[in-house]
Amino acid sequence: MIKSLRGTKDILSKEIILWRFLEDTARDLFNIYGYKEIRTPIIEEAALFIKSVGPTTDIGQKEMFVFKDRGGRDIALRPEATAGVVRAYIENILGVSLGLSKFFYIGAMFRGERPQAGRQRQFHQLGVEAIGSDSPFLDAEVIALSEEYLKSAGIKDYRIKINSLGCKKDKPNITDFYKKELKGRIEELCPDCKKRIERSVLRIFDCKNNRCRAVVNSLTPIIEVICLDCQQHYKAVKDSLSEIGCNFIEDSFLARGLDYYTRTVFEITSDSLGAKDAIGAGGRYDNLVKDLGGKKDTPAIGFAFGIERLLIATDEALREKKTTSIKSDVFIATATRSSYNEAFRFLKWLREERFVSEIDYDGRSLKSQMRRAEKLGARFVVIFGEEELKKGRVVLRDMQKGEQEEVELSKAIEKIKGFL
RNA sequence: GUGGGUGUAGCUCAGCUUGGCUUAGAGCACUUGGCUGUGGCCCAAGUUGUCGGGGGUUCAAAUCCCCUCACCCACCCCA
Repeated sequence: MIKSLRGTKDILSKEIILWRFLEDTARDLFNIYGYKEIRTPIIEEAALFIKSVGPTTDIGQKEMFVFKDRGGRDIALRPEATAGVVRAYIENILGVSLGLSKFFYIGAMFRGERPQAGRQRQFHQLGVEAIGSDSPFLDAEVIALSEEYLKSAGIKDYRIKINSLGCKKDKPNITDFYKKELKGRIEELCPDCKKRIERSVLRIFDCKNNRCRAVVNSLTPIIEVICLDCQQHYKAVKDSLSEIGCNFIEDSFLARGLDYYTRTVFEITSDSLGAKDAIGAGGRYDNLVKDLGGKKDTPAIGFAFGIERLLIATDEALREKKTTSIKSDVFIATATRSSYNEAFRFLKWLREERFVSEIDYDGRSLKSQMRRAEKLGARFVVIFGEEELKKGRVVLRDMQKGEQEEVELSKAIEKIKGFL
């Protein structure tokens, strides 16, 4: 038997209701904030992601699904959305027609990781990208929007952590600074972190090892290492966030994993996911547009939420409410095979009147048809019986009240309308 | 990629330690009937399994051994 690939999942109709709720909530809210939906291809040239995400990151190195097309080009399934959106922005010269361009997207991403709770190979993200301004107010808007979304989506117990990673010039200084600091205390670090000093110092900041954490907490905060401009920018972001009442926490050692991030970065965690897992994250990427071939400096910022992770974090009550399937209005039961033609014609009328209606196709006993009607949650059952049909009538049963009456077939729909 | 756990009916699981009392079970679900044309409760009967897959040990394996696959959890990494 062929089964779904490792790390992929069927999303069944029961869960779809909750999915659509999260998606619709995003569409509505993002529209209000002026973000327009964009849909970019799932496949792109692999080089796009290697350039954007960084050739030394795990994503760039081993987690991407890459294959060769017939022309021998390296094609990748997108591991994240920002690179594609930026590519589309450049390629369609959207900066010229729109100026500051605000996009949102919802879609599937792919990473060849080993699956576990809240982590799949095909997973889904929804997020926004605002391209074309370095204003700290835009940072504040984007962060506030992410909080607003969490509220609208009924996510509780979230934490928004923010920090600044400095600009392009600051980045080498930061790594040099911490490399030097940590080399001096290398013996206090766990074996993994010892290796990380050369490979990716900043990763040490989110090591879970207690001793490593103690070392990290005693280090100079990143914001004290970055340039004055960036410090002021960061302060302006915080001031603006406080002004609009956004609940954020400063995390001096928050460092994101993707290479393109500059200046403001943030991460949203939820207690319902356990200690580490983030449900969403984002930040500035002031150099990415140019690095991907844009003509001029185009600062930008965005965020993304993992839909599967949002799902885990959704409130229990909400989840129950949103996973009950849509109920039928009317179920048609036939007492005899001979009444099927009449019944089908009636079913079609019902549906033309936009009633959610069903019928039994397999000639089961009336009892089992009634059971099915019950299971579908039908408010009414219209029973086509031989005797009644001779008089041009049917039995209309109100399942809620447990009462029924004989009515003329032609009047049955009017009757039902009166109740629904 | 590394470590741990689990795989028995559609679902949740018992049985596995101490191989044969299981011709593989229970509950739920499903179908049918009790109500010869009527749901939700109740009662009864019935259907459903390559005991994840392959190999081995044995007179005999769901039960023991080896390999493999899948899922889950943690690490790694990330949304």
